Amino acid sequence: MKATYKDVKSDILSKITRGEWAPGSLVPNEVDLATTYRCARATVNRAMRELADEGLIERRRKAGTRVRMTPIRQARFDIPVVRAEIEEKGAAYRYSLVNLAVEPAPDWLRARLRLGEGGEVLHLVCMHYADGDPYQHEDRWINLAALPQARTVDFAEIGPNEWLVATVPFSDVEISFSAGLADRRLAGHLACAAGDPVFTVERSTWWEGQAVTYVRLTFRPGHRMTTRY
Amino acid sequence: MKATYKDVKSDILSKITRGEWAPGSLVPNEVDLATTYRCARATVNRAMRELADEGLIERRRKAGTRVRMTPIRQARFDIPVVRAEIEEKGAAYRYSLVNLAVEPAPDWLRARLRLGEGGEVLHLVCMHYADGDPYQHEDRWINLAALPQARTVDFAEIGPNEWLVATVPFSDVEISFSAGLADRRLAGHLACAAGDPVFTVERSTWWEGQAVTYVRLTFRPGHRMTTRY
DNA sequence: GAGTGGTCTAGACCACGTT
DNA sequence: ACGTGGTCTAGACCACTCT
Repeated sequence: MKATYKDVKSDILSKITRGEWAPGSLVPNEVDLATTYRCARATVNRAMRELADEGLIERRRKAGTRVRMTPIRQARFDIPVVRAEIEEKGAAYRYSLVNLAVEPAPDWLRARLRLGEGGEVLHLVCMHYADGDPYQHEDRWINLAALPQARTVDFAEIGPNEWLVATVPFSDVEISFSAGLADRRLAGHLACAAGDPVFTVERSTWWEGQAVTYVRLTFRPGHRMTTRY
Repeated sequence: MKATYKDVKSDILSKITRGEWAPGSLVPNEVDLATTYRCARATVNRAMRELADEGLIERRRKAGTRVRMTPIRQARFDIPVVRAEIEEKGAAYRYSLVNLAVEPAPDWLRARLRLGEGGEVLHLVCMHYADGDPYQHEDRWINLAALPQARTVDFAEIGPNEWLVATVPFSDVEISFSAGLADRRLAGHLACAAGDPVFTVERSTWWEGQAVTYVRLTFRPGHRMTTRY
């Protein structure tokens, strides 16, 4: 019988995980594998390409395909819009604008976003609640040079996140996770104690080389970001 | 001139990010797109399949392809072996075993790994250094019912992580990130102050339904996990 | 029932990198 | 120079699911 690309992929995967094909060893070429599995080369190609995408094998023209020495395992996290994240848990979402100001871009932000001198930014502070409990604190800066229309939006009504995803395209994103401490102000918003450890996500966004926005999201203490693979 | 799948993909991507194809709207079917781009349907298919994998569009047979309402943006993190992570930064890697013990599996671990009653586990505490500075603290439990041979390994010589990736296959992994506080013991290992916020990664691993290992990795304060897309 | 995506095929040409 | 993977083609059949 003929093999599908999934057959081929899972067979090769098992050869690797069972150790039949050791780390660093050379895998037969596509033509040979196609003969072995009695399928077209394109079928083998797809299986191998996916395994390469997943970091299990390494492919180079002419040199052939090898099992990776240390398989690079990758975790994929969905980065949802807060509202969707909360509603998916079956909780009621509430948004509140805490503060809004137009300011000159501070130095650290200019460095983060690779901005030039002297632009203005819109600085927003918001809170997101799940069933009335503080869920996430949002500290956001929007580059007004790139998005002048942000001046006229009523951010008491719509969250900056939702406004941005609906109106602004983006091409480059840098995201990073870290651990921080809740200071007194943050503790007040998140209904926790000052000095509590908080999970922080920072995201910078560009569109065609121009900085769009930087946001720091802080979750209530105890938050976990989980995924499976 | 004929379009490659990359041409098609980036053209469609730009139609979406520029808003020409609005969220929720129906995308032309593959046959039509193939005509438009003067290429084979398989070429369009590959472009669309990758966009679907990346969470920008949603495809269903008969119903067609739609632009996702809220594009699910995904961040992919490489989960490297510590040694590789450190050496890639150009730093010298050093490993040290702090403690090793065979214990009955505590309740919280049995819950985590969905283990039955009364098994024994190997509990290891290790440190990983970069250029002599504390980099990561590793608290690991290995299920001896699944891996009896772990009793005989000399973990003073080889880190449990490296031993495991070299000898044990795994099929299911659950990984989660969170923020925690350094207690006094951890602070001693990481050369930081007790009460410092620390970034924590937890990973549970199974192979064919059987629990293999659970590990809690704690990084020195200030650690960031970053990615781009 | 019919329209859409999912996959496979056999062949072809090309791009790249090792030798 | 040549062997490998990367991609494209034109056609085919199948699987799903909406109406």
